Amino acid sequence: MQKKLRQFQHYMSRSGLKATRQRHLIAKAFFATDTHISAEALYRRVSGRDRRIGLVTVYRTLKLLMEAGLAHERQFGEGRALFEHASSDRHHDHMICTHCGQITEFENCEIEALQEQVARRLGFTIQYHKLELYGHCRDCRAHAGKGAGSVRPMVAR
Amino acid sequence: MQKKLRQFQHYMSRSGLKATRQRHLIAKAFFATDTHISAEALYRRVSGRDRRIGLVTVYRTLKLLMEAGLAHERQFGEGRALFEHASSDRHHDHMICTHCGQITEFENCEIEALQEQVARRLGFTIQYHKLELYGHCRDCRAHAGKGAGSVRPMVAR
DNA sequence: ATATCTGCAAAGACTTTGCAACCGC
DNA sequence: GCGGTTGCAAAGTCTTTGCAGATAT
Repeated sequence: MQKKLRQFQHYMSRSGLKATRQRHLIAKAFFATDTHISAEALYRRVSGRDRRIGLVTVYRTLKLLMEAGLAHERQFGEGRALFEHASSDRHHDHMICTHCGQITEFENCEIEALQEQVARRLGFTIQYHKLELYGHCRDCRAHAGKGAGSVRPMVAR
Repeated sequence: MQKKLRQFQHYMSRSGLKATRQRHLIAKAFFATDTHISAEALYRRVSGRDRRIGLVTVYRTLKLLMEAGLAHERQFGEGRALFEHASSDRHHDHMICTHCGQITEFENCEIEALQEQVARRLGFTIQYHKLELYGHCRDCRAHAGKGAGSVRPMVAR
């Protein structure tokens, strides 16, 4: 995380951008996250530390982090974007629990190979892909099935 | 398509809904589509036939079509929803051309099997999934590569 | 006849932009 | 001090909702 912060600082100085208090706090809060977070949720976190920071600046800093290659934006089809670290350069896909909202990352070479195969067969060249599995995670499996659907997500988003 | 229209009419009468001129026109225009269409684009089409129809009614009718099980909503991460026929009950995935916007459907059992395998390994139960391959379709492949990115999509969305 | 529909305008959710004050460098 | 930044408010995009007048059954 210190490393990421330093990378961000390098990116800023390299690009003639200023290392402001806000940017530092937002980036720090973002790197302290270990899951996917929305702009709003990140704003709430930094807001706890410094009430003077605006949501707009969070959006702008997240965009900066993306330009620096340190963050990625994900759309899980819920209307708002979630941001994740661009930690490993490895591509990965997601499993999203429809009950608690937990997001797990995974990767599978065989699936990727099959995707290439399908694409080739249809004359298509893949630039990137998106694979999302929605369902119940291990923890929610027990409680689900009976009366699921009426239960609310337990995570703050 | 006539069959789908009839199904929609059955759904409406069964549910005590009224078969209005607008609903008929919108459903007809929707079933006449053979690809994915946005509410806005569908609105433009019916607007051509009857200027008195409002965009709001298109949204409402699309929602009705979904309730009737005749349409599905898709989010390809571009901010707006695209709607497709719920033609075959078969699940399928999508290949989206980032150049011309063309969307091709495909299905692959091996990939689905591998998804199940990955999920099982992580204690996850899949309810549904989403697999999207983005890249260049056969037609755009030739023009892409050199100077791509500056080219605009050729399809109306 | 009357309960449902429509279309307009307005609201809502999320994100971006305009602008005057502000602050790193 | 200058030019990039911030935060507010306002605008923008896509979609939904409130409401009075219109319409299918």
